[in-house]
Amino acid sequence: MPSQKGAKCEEVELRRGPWTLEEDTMLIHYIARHAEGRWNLLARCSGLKRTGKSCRLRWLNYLKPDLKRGNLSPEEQFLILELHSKWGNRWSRIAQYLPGRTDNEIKNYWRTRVQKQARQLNIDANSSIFRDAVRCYWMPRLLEKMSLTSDPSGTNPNPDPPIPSHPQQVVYNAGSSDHMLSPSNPSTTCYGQSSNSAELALSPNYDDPFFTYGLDALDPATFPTASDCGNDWEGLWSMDELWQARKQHDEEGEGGGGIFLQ
DNA sequence: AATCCACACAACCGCCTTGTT
DNA sequence: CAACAAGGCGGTTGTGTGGAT
Repeated sequence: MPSQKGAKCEEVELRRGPWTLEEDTMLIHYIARHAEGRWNLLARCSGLKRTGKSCRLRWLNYLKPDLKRGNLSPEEQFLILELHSKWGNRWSRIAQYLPGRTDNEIKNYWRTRVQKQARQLNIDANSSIFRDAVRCYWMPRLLEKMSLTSDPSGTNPNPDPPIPSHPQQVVYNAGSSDHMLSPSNPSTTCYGQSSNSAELALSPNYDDPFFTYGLDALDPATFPTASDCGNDWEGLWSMDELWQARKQHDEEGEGGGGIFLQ
């Protein structure tokens, strides 16, 4: 049994598994005194029988004070879908655009919600078909939901979660007829109107630092409303619709147009 | 009431990158 | 320049929980 005395330089039996309240407290207090970073040193000196990696993960994913808890807002979900379509599984990079959310949280969201949909459709989540389905159905639904949750009438049963304010902020003009997002400041994500909506209808302009979508060309009115959906994922995406859409896509062939734009 | 199952999320693992000596 | 350590990242696994049967 190694003694606690001089544990700095000794091998200690490392703990694994869920963190206890006591461990959390120790970690919080140590970081309050010494700041975060130098995780291996922290692990040795704090008295925690954890690896530096484990301490870092616990702090970043759970204990850090500015973390948001609770469900992702439609705005956040929209951003995740958008950024993932651009960057793929670059979770930490995506997380930079969702203040208070961790890469782990976003990764879990993607795996449990988004990949599940792909699995159920028998589609590869990274396939173009699935990406198009996300753009054609899922994202408009989120936009719709975003407009509902910002309903000024106050009839919305789910009050708005805080909108990300840094480094980017999504602003949705709920009252506008063209269903576009507009910038309110230089760091705002802009889903603006395209001069060539046919071309940009479903294609992000990746040259734009805030990658503009021509969402005006996507008329949410043509999609069933959220309330029309069954008990599918958050009422945003009906499996029947997607099967129908996929069938249509298959029948018309890869270059045949239809709802899945190439 | 018991069991099963799916889901959400916390935590771990291994690899890669970066910084330091 | 090489070797090493630390940190970061993405993939994967383990576990608690709630709903369905």
